[in-house]
Amino acid sequence: MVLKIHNTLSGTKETFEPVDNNHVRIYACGPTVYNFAHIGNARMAVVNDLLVNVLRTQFEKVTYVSNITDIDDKIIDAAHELNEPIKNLTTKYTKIYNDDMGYLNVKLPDIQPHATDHISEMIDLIKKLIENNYAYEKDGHVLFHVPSFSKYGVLSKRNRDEQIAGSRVEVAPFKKDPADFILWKPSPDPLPGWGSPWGFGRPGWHLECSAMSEKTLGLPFDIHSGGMDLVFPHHENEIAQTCSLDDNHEPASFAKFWFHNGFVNVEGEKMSKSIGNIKLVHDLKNQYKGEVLRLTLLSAHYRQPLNWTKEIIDQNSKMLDRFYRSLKELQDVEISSDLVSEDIMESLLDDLNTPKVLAKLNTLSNTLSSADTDEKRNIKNNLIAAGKILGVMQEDPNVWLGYNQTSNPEKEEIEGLINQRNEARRNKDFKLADQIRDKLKSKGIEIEDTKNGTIWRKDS
RNA sequence: GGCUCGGUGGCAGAGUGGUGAUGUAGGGGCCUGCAAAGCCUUGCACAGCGGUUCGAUUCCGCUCCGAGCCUCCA
Repeated sequence: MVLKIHNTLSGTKETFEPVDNNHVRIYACGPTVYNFAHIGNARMAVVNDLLVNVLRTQFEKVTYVSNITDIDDKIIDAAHELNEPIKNLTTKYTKIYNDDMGYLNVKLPDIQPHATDHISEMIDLIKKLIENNYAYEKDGHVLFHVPSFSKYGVLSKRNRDEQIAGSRVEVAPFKKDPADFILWKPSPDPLPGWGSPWGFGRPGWHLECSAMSEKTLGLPFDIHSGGMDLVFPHHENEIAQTCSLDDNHEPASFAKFWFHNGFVNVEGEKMSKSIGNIKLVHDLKNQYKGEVLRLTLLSAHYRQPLNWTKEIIDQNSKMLDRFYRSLKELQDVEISSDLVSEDIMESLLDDLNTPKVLAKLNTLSNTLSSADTDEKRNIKNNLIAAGKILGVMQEDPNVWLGYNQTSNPEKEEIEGLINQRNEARRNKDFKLADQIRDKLKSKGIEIEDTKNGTIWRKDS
């Protein structure tokens, strides 16, 4: 079976073939750490985590790099506002980011480089670009001269001439061309910076990813990913920088596949500060389990927009409960394989078609009620194995569903009430029995009368 | 204005040149004292108009509508 992924560079789904079959290398543009991560940041992290999981089913060695941007004007502004040292702020939010993503079962990348640890690499890169006449210095700024790069716009499929007509952005006076972008800019006191041949200053945003991806993975590597909005200008500029270093203007000489995930909207609107509808993972953690959030993020194809609403979260929460109920039903069945069926793998390998995978898992678990032992084993194999790749169904079903709460402080009271109810039922005092059940329900306790007696679960 | 991507059943969301997506909500039923959970069953969706075709939701064109990007942005 082959992995096919959509390549933004070609605009089509392509068969994935690594540069080096023995070592797949992937770089994802990570967060700027000046605030809590929102659900859009999380989608990028979850989708890339999934991609890496899928790659690992096909290739022996995969190295996943995702950076932390810890120097940026937004960070400087936030630190200034909070009157806090930059380093404190970035350390704090880096930790929060990793914790929040961990809550969503996102594994840490193999390498998580920080921009501020790579300033000298960036300076070297700039020197080389100036040497090769792709960049120039003006008033303490160093700029990349976009017209010098013949392939500018191939990724975003933009023609510069068409864009400029509609552009209303005022052009900085030190730019030779309106499209030229900053590689280095001066940091007048008290702004943070580093010494450089062009004076005390700091790097432009696009530069760090060129420096860190080359250093950690080598060129060319296999997949460069990020949110859809990074296509232009961030990735376009990265391509210009990196591909100018050796005068090879082909974007594929940097990364062969360009992988971008779609946006998350909230109640049909784009998340924005002015609307005040930014959904932070930090807050969602208080309301929902990580797997519910993760499954919701995977419920639409990664390139489609995802409309974040209470309804879809509830819907996916129910789906996950159902999967866990199937697993509970299958708890005495031994799995016989830790691989998913070819059918399900095929959908995963088809550009990470998670909605189709979920549909197939549903169809499969719907056969449970009439399944024989072999079929049951097959269902469990697939739920467990697919869950591992998707990053869900990692918990004990009884724990997930709230059964067997042996350490619940109200355990004795709950079981006392259940005994009273069963006594009332034996006496055919159904009015009292129902009152007791309502009382339990108000405590969040759901009871189920089974042929083996009454069981209860804490409804979360 | 330019570029890109979309419009599928109440909602969410895949997919396909001719049969069932799937989930959720709703209807009917089984089970249950009643519930819960589960099971069975039901629903005839592919924006509009043309074209290609024996046949189009699927391909092509146009129209309408929506989203994103056009140097802050996951």
